[in-house]
Amino acid sequence: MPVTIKDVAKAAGVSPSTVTRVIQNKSTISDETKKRVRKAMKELNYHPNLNARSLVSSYTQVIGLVLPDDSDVFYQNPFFPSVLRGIAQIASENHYAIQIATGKDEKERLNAISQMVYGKRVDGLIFLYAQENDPLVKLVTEEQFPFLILGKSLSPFISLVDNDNIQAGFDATEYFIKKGCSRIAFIGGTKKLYVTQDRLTGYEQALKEHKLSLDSHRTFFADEFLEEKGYKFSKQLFEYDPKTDAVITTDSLLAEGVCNYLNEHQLNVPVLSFDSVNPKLNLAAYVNINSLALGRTSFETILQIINDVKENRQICYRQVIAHEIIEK
Amino acid sequence: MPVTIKDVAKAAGVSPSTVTRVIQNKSTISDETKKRVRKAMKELNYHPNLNARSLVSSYTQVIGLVLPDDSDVFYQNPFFPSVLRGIAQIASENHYAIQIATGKDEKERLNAISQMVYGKRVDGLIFLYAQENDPLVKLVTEEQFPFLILGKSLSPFISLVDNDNIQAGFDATEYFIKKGCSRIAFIGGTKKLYVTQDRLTGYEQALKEHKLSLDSHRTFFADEFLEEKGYKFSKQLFEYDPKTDAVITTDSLLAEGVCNYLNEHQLNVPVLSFDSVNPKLNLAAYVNINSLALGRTSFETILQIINDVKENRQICYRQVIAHEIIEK
DNA sequence: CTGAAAGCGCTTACAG
DNA sequence: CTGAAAGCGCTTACAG
Repeated sequence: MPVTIKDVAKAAGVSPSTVTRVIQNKSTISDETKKRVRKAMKELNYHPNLNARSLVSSYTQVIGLVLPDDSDVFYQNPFFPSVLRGIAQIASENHYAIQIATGKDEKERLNAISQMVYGKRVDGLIFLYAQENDPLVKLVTEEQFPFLILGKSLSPFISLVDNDNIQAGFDATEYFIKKGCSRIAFIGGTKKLYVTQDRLTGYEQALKEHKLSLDSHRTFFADEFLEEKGYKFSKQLFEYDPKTDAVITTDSLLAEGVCNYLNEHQLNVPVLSFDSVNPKLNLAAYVNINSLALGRTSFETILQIINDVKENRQICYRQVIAHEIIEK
Repeated sequence: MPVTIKDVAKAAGVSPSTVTRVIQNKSTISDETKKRVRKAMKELNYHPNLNARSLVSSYTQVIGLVLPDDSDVFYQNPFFPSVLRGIAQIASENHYAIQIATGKDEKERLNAISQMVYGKRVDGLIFLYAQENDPLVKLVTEEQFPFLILGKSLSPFISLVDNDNIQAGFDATEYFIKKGCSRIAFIGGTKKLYVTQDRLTGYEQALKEHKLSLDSHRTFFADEFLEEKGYKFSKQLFEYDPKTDAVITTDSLLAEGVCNYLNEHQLNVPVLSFDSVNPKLNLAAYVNINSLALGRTSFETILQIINDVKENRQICYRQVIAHEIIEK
């Protein structure tokens, strides 16, 4: 039989409600009583039943993380573990637990978060991916359930934490322009993702601003098999223009494919890739998107949102996490 | 106000207990009543409060995942996301949710799992790392709480899911021996991990069996900065014996360091690495440890254990996941 | 400063 | 085949 609050109350010679107040460290309880109750809790190795607590107080101290599809490239790149670490750090500091929602398709994930939201298992949700008209996002919006997106969203009133990917794409491109490059290629992931679109936009803006011509033969987008595509696109690229003098990739896997091609063909063309951590390739530079900060800020922000909702404030947060270009 | 079981009962003209029975799909309820109740649930968009359910039924349909330290190399290599995917697949199939426990040190993680276990927030725990005399393992053992280790343990009565790493080390070494190599080096991660120890043991056994001498100058172990160490150790290795004719590494980061060294020095020595997925390096071969299966089997096994404990059976499971050597 | 009572939303015997 | 009652372990007003 597990120890309940009644056992503690009996042992300390007080009522259960007093024990609750001691746990909440209410100032109305005398120090002497607090001491006695705490001693009893320790001696009996008391731990509150969190389900009971959540049932009555209707908060859980749990945050849900919505992950993209199983199959997603997401898991393959260092972004995910890094963001997770950031999230876990702040969660731990605030004594929050983390629950995760995955599933092989949208239906499964919708089920998972329905359980969390309607089942009152979490206080808020962080979406680790962004998609327009996402039915999961629709659900939490309608329920006015606290959530935020780690990434971009077109809806103007959704809280989010993200890099300025347009600026980052601009900076990356300008980095090469300032080095004197003028035939700069852009090899990105799927255009379905805003990250890709935005970085491309930045790339285009930089070219324009520096009076360089846009050439659609220099841009490529891979939906899958990023490494192979990186290789294949490089081939196409250099067949089209052997004088290509710089390559920007949006993902470290793509960068690997590109670098492999360049190595094999002994081409000495600088590559710059977006990546979060641990850039291992022979790159000229990379864009540090600071995924640890993305994770940390996401968690800090969701805690604020939960508080806001509780106090009937409706604030939309838009947190921009700085990126930086690191030369190697 | 959220919809409760009473609302459903009222709408369907039955008692709350009947609604519960319909949810549990008990055969004692008439089809006609079931139909009526289900209709009411749907119309009212009823979702049970899982905290209330857990409070009385004392099961949660949640499994806890214990992750190693924040800073651990763990997150850097593809093993983690891959295992997680396997776990998430089976969890989803069984309508289980996943909660994770991390923390920057042992104390934080102990806190996290105490909350889960004592707070009755999970039905069982999967440890994603193994360490001897782990206080967390001690806690769950003492509490007779369902758990298993994904990895090795010396304690004979702990359930676990793992590769046969001794055999895998043996196979990797024999692979090179059969190719005619005789000066085979072993570059591993920290000796604190059983994986490293076991793979080393297999390496040594293979050498012995093939009458090749053991030479401690050919073995290296890195506690951190795996890639740099891989590079540094390669340097030492080839200074010691320029005729080294094969290298085995236990980790893809180490392998990268090694490959970098070999490339730079134009050495054409075959490298074999342990790795789970997506081996991108220019390796001669790699050992597929099948981390997806590790994840899937872990989850299936913890479900069995939970059932066993409920029915007062105490069974210790030892699941071996096959590895295979893949030539490139 | 503290206690007694009511209740959170379920499920589980018990009874019919 | 179904309902009324009791209870899971907490917390929250209310009262003093």
